[in-house]
Amino acid sequence: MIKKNIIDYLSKDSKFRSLFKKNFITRFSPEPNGCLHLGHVKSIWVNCSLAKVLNGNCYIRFDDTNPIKENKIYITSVLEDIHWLGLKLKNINYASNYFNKLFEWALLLIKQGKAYIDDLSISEIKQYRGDFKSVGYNSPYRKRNIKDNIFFFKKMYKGFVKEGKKVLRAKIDMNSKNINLRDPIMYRIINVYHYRTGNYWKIYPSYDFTHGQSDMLEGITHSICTLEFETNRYLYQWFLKNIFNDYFKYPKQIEFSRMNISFSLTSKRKIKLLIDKNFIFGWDDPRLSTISGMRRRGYTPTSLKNLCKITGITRSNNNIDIHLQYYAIRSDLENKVIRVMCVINPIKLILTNLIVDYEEIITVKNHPFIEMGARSMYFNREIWIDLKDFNNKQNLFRLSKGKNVRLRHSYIIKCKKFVFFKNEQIKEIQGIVYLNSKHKNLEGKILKGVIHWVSVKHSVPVLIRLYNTLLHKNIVNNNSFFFTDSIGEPIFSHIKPETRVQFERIGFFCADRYDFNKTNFVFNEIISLKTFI
RNA sequence: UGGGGUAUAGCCAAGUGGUAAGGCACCGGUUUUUGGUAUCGGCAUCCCAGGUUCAACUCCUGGUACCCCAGCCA
Repeated sequence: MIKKNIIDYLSKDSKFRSLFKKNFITRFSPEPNGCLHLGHVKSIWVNCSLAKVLNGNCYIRFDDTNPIKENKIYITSVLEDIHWLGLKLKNINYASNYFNKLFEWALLLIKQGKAYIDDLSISEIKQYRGDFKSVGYNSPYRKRNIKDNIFFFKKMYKGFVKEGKKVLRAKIDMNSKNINLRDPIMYRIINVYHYRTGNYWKIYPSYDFTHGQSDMLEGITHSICTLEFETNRYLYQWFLKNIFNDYFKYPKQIEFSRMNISFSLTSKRKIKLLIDKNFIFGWDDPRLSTISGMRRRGYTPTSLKNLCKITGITRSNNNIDIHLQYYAIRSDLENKVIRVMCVINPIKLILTNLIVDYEEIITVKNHPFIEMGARSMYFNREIWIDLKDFNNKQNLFRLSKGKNVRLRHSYIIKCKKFVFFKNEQIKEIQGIVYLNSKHKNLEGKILKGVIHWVSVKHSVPVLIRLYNTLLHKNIVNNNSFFFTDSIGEPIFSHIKPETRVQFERIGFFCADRYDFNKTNFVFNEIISLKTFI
């Protein structure tokens, strides 16, 4: 159990175990029945980093004991996600590799009189189990003799018994206060194709009967899992004790609380529902907290791992403020990506004191103080600026009639007039440029406003996808996705999909993994700047 | 309701008898050609009530709130 600092706690335990020559070994054991999400990242991270700190190893084992739900496609997807995360998992194991051993151990328990074949139906078993208020009572088949138990178990194994007709149960204690110990199911009959073992098995072991023994087999020393398995721990230990003799080799189950992030969705069932209703586009929808979704959105592996680190490992229920997630990605991207300009709501600004074909090339650094090279920006008579930067209310930071503002990396301009369409929508802005203000201030003029811009002549169309949280006040947010045609600098033809950039004064964006190409500049908003236009 | 857990600021989270770390968020100052970044400062007496002690977030007693367990899921 985690009492205080888990590293201290495990260090001591690890030291204790090292007396018996055991390394510290953990494992990540996903069930191959869906995509990995942020919660899994936490689990992988906890297992890996603990192993790293304590000079051990972390393995991966697919918990594939339920062929009805599991599928090969998830193996590939899980492995790809972990690879992308960049966390090293040693050995790839499968619980299904141990089906033979498990079967033998089940037989062993039967022979010792510690397991029996039960003919009760699902509803009868449920009824016999009792509930929180009442104890359970013994199945009439509980005292079936060992010989018959072996006979029927083998019959089940050979596929001679129909699904649901018989089941193998551990003979523990129907009066136990821990309901998990009221003769739990060890094997059930499932006669369907398994993606690894094919049609060989007609019976499959339960999670409880599989997990501990698999850990033991692999030499796992610490089986770290989430809090919902707390009461299963006693069962985990029971199987170990009744199958193996060497106490000092028993793996130890330790629980910690799962990571919950506000306004995020990780439930497989709910995600599926949203996909079916066409509310989101798939498992890698950038609004999702699945690894593939976050990757597509533009989150970095570092930011995800850092999020795990700064949220800690405890046993208390948590609901982490999504700002921590935002902080993790912003701080990672801050000094790692280039900064360019993109105008999201373009409005034309005409600088009337320039000649029609005025053109000047301005060299601009790609990052203010990290060496990331430089690029050329073209300065012409007609430029695009953002409509949001035009503000009639004499805002200190924005452009309004008669006011000066600086064009980022270039000159100070003044707004002279604006032209409206008939419907009162603004059509264009006219202004003048102070050609003596490049890289310096005009005398006596203190400027607060700096706005971004792109030359009309030298620009490219860009598709911007903007996101809000998927949930809003715990219900699905109808305004979680927008897309807008925008205008950016010409350098986008040189970047690859999944490249991350900062659009100055707006936020961090990522060239879409699938939709971005040399002729179609599609960007996903990763995260806005802390205050943005 | 039985059993198993958890309670420290708006959100995470250190802390194991010597007088409440840190991060996020928020608020304010400085720097700044991004309302960004950086930087400086502000921001809790520890679920409640008793008790033990020179001294309690830490120990004891009694409460309260929330989470997990009654799948042939994991």
